[in-house]
Amino acid sequence: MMAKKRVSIKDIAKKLGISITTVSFIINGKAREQRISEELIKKVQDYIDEIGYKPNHVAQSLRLGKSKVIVFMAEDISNQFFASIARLIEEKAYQNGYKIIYCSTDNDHEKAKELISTFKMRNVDGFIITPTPNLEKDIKNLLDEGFPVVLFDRWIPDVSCSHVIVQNEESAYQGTMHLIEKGCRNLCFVSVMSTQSQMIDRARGFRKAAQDSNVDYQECLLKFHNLAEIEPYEKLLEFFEQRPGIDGVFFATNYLAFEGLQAMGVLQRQVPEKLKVVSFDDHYFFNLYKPKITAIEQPLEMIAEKLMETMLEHLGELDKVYKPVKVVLANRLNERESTL
Amino acid sequence: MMAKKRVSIKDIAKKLGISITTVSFIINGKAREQRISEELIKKVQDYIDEIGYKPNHVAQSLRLGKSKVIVFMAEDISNQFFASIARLIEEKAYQNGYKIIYCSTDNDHEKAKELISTFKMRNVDGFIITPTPNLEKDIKNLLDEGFPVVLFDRWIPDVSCSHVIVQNEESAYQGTMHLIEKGCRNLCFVSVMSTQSQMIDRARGFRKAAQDSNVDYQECLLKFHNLAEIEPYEKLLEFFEQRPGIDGVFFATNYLAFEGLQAMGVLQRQVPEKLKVVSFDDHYFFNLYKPKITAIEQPLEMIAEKLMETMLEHLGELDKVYKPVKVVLANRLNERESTL
DNA sequence: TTGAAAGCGTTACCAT
DNA sequence: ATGGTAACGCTTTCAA
Repeated sequence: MMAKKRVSIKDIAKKLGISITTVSFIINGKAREQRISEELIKKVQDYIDEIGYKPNHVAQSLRLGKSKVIVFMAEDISNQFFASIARLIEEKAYQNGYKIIYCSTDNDHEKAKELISTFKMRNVDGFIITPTPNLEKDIKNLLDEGFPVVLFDRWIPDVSCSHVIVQNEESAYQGTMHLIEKGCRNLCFVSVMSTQSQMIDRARGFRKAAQDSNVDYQECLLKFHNLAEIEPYEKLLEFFEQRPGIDGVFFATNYLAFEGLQAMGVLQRQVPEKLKVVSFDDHYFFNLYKPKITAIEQPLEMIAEKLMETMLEHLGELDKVYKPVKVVLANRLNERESTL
Repeated sequence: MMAKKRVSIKDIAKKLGISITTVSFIINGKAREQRISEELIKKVQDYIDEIGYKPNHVAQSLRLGKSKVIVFMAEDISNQFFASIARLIEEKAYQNGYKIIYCSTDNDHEKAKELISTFKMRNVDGFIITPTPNLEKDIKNLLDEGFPVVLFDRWIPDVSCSHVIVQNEESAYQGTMHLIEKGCRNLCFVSVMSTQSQMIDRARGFRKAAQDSNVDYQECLLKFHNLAEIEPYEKLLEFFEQRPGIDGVFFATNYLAFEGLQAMGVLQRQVPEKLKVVSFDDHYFFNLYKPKITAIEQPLEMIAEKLMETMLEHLGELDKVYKPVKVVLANRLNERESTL
């Protein structure tokens, strides 16, 4: 009924009448190296299989100072983008013997700071982080202490840290150009007020395209989403109601697009006839929506792959000072009905 | 530059010229109990604050046999439902000093089995699991070994294990009745082939409602979603094309509804005029879709709350044999345009 | 009121 | 070829 005490390496040694050391060597594949006799190896291995012995990772972690755990600090793990990345990362982590602990920062510096300090005392081996504002110093500290850190989604200009991001400016430029090519002459960029690098880059790409093409444009910046806040939907409704001339909208993120599209519906602004739409961050539902929404798709699998590849590389170079790896991936513009 | 060695309790003791024990007592709030002098307490605490000492959780875990880690085994962490639960659980776990490791089983028994065994050797304190088929024995083992286990989304009839689920049968019954009340006389239930309790219960509720009302019905069961598989969309297209008489569809899950709705669009079956639709598992996009889709909403916050409440309760009773807690929560039918 | 020391399960150095 | 043992950082019993 009650937990049968787990067998330890000591029990095995006692049972087989040999020393702990020998068992340890055999378990860790150092038997040959130590010239332990084949028959003893076999005997120990058979016994281990028989009783189903599994080494205690906590003890290993204490001894080795490594835990085989990576922490994944997303802005919000329930967000589809982060959840998808989490899933893909999980796969690769497990394949390499690593587990993943997750947490959500809510883009809150204090919370992120606290989480980092919590995980340090758990001997986590590495950090994958979507940095919040003002996290520069904490990231720098982690790096100085020798922790592998890989940032993603956004990065921090002032700190030389590995990161995996996408071509935000380039793709925003391309998406905006697409609107212009389709005939839009009065553009609007909808985004959140934010100092996050990816948002700034997207805005820059938009502006550049509009300016390069000599097209009128304006920007609608919403407060960062916060449950206490008024719905973006309300704001967008008001904004567009007062600006009937707008004929092309670039949404900086899919969440805003969904809210905005609802507003367009209510305002009877037919898409794409009266107003064309492009959104950053493609989504399953952009394909279902009527009309289907043109969107910029981030290469999720590639992001996850590069994240883990970089992390594993750094993990392999523990105690050495590793060179930061900076990956910038291309996106894809999926043209659909909203820009016909 | 390189990792300044982390201070341990030993360093503190040495620095202050007292024993490790004393420091430990003070850190763990047992100073009063041990009648340690106020001034010494203050001295130690001040020093700890000054150097920012944080105890090593791995060492604590090894010593105490508890890790303050809960593992969250979902079917697929990138699925919106599981991701949302993950987020809510995270919140409560962290509030109580627990961290969460996640993993996805893909509903694969072998994978789940392996994951369980992996986590046992990490001293995880508890398991929150969406059980895969054939996992009865493994759950039972966990229970026998004294691990707190809470199942959710579905449960296992043969094992007396705590679980948090929703009223699947009742809500499916209610949703089906809703279709019938709105005039449907030729119903169809779309689901996946599955032995999962929640799917079976939903089917049962559907059937019962149809039979109680003496209404024709049929069922369309798709192979369990698998990337190698043909798209549910194709199957549904074919299925409904051959059955023009169907005037009411109950989708067992939102994923199927989205695929089915696309098929309806192509087949020109106007919703709700020609065919009414209800889906299990409400979704943000059911509100955005045109027409808005009537759906049964699971109480996510409540599920998460009950999950953690139950888990924490069990964690408090470690080493005692705890009574399984069985929670069944009510859902809400959100009536929308698809059943007008 | 404080300290010494055992012990949690491992690994790895040093003997033999 | 194999074994003894210190060490990882902490908690807690027992002794002083």
